[in-house]
Amino acid sequence: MKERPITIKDIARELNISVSTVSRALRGLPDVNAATRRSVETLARKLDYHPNAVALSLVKSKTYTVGVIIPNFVIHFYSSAIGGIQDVLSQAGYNIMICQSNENYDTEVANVQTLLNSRVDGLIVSQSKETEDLAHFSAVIDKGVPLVSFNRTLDGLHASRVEVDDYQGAYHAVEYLIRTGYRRIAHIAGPQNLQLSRHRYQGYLDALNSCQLTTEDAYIRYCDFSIESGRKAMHELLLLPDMPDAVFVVSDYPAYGVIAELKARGINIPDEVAVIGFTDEPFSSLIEPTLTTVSQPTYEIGRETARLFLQQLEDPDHFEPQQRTLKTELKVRNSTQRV
Amino acid sequence: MKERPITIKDIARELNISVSTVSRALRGLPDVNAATRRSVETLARKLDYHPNAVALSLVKSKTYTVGVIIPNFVIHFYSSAIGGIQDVLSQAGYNIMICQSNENYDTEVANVQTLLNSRVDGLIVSQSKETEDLAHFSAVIDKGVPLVSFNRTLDGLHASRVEVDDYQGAYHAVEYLIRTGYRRIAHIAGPQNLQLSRHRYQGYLDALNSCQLTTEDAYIRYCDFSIESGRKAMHELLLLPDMPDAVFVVSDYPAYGVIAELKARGINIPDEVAVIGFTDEPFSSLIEPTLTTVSQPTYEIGRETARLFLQQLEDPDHFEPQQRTLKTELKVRNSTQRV
DNA sequence: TTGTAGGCGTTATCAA
DNA sequence: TTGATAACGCCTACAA
Repeated sequence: MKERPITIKDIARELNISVSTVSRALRGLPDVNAATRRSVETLARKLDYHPNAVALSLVKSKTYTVGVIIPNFVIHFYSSAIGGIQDVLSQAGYNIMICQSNENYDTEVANVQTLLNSRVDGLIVSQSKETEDLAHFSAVIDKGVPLVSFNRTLDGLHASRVEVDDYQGAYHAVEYLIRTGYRRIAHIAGPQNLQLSRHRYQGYLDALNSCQLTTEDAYIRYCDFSIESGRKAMHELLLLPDMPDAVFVVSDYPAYGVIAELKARGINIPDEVAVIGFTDEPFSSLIEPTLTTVSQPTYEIGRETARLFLQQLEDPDHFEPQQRTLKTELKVRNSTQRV
Repeated sequence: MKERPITIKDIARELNISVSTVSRALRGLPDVNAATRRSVETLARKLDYHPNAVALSLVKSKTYTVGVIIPNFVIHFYSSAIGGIQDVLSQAGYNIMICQSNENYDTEVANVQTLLNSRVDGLIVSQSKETEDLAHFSAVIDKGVPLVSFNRTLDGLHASRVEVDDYQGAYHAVEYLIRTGYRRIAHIAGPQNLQLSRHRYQGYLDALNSCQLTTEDAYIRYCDFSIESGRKAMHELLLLPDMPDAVFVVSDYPAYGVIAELKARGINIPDEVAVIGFTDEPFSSLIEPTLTTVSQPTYEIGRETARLFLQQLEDPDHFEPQQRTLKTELKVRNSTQRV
């Protein structure tokens, strides 16, 4: 049933010439008789010959495949970024092999090994929320395999990275809240092992400080990016004697949970409590009230990541780790806009 | 910088034995001296040896990689299904290589070729909305390469497929509308080259007929699964002299557009117009009003697809195309629930 | 312009 | 129990 694909051997035999000639003809190298070339091309087309990429990879020690590790691709941020990665990479002739860590450290470590065994030409990664030890990534770099991280970037490693200005984004968001009249501003922060969480947290703190507003420990809660964890954090905040009048949430998903909790309790958004998220997931403009959020150029993040990656791949000799920081934009919507 | 990975040759040389012995020892074959085996294993671990999957693929004519082609992975349905596919496949030792057709026929054709060149062990696909000619897929089957389709399944091909009962799902949804008291029920249908669109359409028609309700051509509109196209279709329906009092939409995304349009016009949902979608995307329970919809087991669809695929892959001799039809479930929410 | 030989990393076959 | 040798499909010298 399953017939062996056509090889250059088949063509060579049929034409009574050597495989090297066929190889040369097919690759359009000079030094091959025009007539020979034509007959080879004709037969190749007729037999529907396609070069075996596996064999090619073996001789070239290059698979034209790049491994991508992300926490999860049901999150729009990641699927969109991957779209950008894929568009740039496929145009350059590369395929991608995607692994999900499912936010799990052990899975992530296993993913790295799997991809390395497949001899991918390099890795593009966004770490899991659990990951603290980066040894599995630095081992990759030590092997001389190109690696670039995006979004949840790898701090302290000798590798390129693409991120947004989390600090500025957070700062502006909170500053805007203050300007709009909110005073008791809480923060639902992300896992603190992630740089992005720390930066957004710091932006929040500095914005408050710059306006002489005190920061209260009780106003800081943590979540893990899930809707449910955001809802839980909001629930706790509502128990406070002096309830906040605004919440800056580390990401949109938990912000959805915040909105759900507030609505369930009949608390008006934004009159009683304002909410700001981060990322601008598509649903943020559909939810009720529409969510004010710090928008990230997700697709462009992917493209830029891929570009940095290609740059390193194609000129590994003068490689110097680069850091790209893309701009965010505050999208003001109804969750903060008092009417 | 980039050092060559360790090979069995390196191990053989260092130990002064032949590569075949090393190979055997590493694979745990019998007929190898216990002491030899131990020294090989020790050295392999010490050198951090990992077999080159590319070389293995070449000799085995098997890459342990399966190609997946989907329209788009920012749609939750697909990213979730892929999660299921990946979980089942990776447990069986397979990697996946994902391509997006971006709903474009030419891209889809190119994807097939790319994947075939990479010598994937098989294909799992969901066709683009544009695709009418299935020749590129039947060519795959003719080559003896396992192929299974899901969701947007390939009608008429000798291949396994996994779908939900679109007809029943639609029928029940519309029947429910009628039972609830709606009478002028419109349908925003999907591209008619897709079987799923036709089945949902037919379910709609039959449900109306079974209740002696007339079906009016003016009540049938088309969309392409985008939010915008749903909005546009609703806009047209509102122009009718006898506006519908309910709309059954082929999918959730265009249903979001329908809701947006109705809200923009100040038309009450569900009192003036009820809306039902299909799929149950996560947003559907967050949007306001929450969307009544025909829920699909997206993750399970992926798992089942992968299982069917593995079955064929592991026993290609007794392969018979199979068709799995999973159940849907009507999720009643506020977009149809008169209060 | 074309062919031969060797190699990429591994397995399989056969002989020792 | 181990070692040559050929093979997977292709490319790269080098030789003719």
